[in-house]
Amino acid sequence: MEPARPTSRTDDTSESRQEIIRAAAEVFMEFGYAASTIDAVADRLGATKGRIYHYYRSKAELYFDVQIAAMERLLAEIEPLARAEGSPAEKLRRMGLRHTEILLIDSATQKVAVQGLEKNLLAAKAARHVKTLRQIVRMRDEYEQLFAEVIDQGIRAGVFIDLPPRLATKPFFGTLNWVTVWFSPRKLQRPEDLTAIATTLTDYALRGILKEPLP
Amino acid sequence: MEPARPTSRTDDTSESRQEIIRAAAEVFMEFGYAASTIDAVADRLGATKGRIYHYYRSKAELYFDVQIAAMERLLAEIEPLARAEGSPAEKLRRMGLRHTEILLIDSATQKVAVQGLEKNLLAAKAARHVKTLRQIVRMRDEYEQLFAEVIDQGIRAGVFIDLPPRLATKPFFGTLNWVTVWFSPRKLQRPEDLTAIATTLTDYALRGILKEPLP
DNA sequence: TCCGCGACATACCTATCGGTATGTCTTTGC
DNA sequence: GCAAAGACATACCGATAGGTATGTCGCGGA
Repeated sequence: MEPARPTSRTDDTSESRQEIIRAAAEVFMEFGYAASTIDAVADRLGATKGRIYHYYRSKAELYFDVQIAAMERLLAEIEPLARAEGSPAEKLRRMGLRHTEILLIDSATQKVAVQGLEKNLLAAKAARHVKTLRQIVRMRDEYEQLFAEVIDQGIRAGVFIDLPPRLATKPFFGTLNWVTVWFSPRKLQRPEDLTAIATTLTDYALRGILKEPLP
Repeated sequence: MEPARPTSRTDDTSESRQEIIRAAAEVFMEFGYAASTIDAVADRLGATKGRIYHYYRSKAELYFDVQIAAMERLLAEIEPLARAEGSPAEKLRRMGLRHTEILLIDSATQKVAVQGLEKNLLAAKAARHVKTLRQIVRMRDEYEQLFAEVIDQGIRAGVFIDLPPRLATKPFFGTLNWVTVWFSPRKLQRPEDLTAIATTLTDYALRGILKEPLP
């Protein structure tokens, strides 16, 4: 009768929704938000519009759900690492490494989230989605904060370069996130290959932020 | 009668075209390719479609011209620096610094070019624009090559980290290019502020690529 | 067994937007 | 000074795609 669970999605993993999110992520990644059609997402599912509009009320809502799914995974995986024991440099390394691995493994969903495509477009015409938009921004901010805090610890300890933490996160994330731009998932990349790329990038980012090089 | 100068644009600076390119860059940057309308570009010019279609035969052609304009500026400014005298580290620093400054100064046009938005979209439906697309890819490649060569010199000299040059350019550009994602041109940024940001990012990228830190 | 609802498919409506055809005014060459 | 072309504006067409209204089928409960 009505779309199930309008905006709530906490622990709602109705399986069918997950499939839709995954298909939508691939299409959004390939064409961008505006150029992606609901029909294209449905095609990829071997279904029709009806299935999607049964769960989502609009294209924008679907797009937001992809973003939220991506951020939830990042937060769930990185937060424990941020709260773990270890020196700032060690912690930051583990966080950056895992962060990059997730970008590579989950590349469709993450590419959409990381590059924040069409943010402005949506901000323009979606006065109705302000609330969801705020939620996403808050999640992004919270995520960046995890890194900013560890970086702050490193700066205080005198082992990181002297910059405002929030500014220091920019080139750090830039080194890592740029992978979503140049990396294209080839025919069966082995997990080791992905880890190798992630390691190279993380080491690079760490050298940029450390005062003295790694031993 | 017919659109002036279909695809040639060498030294064609008909002033009106330049205005169109600038307006188009702003709109494309704000909304992405697919979500941008020709009418929106015309509005920003205080004109109508007619003016744009007098110079361009399609939206895609206009989009490509923005990309080409951006790459031409980068190539024109960076190539002399790449051919100049100096140690690899010094040269790479000057190149990265100027590169980032251009991204910040010319942010609308460069953001469109750097993020390569909708590349896949165009590749999909634009079998007719293959030639122009190849030209843009070639320019990008040529540009990356300028950096790859200097990096290669540094690697051979033993002062840069040991990586394939083409791979080493990735995190280097990532650090710098990511600025197009997080930087938003506020109300009158002073040139010094932009240079300060560019310097911070370039230093970061250089620490990542150097074996030993700067003296 | 039958009712009802969830989970879709089908058919359809409609606004938007790329592109075109044509008109108008201005400039330039002779 | 006048014809032709350049530089646009105006009016219009047609396809695409977001959204809706409605139908169908299967399953679980009373």
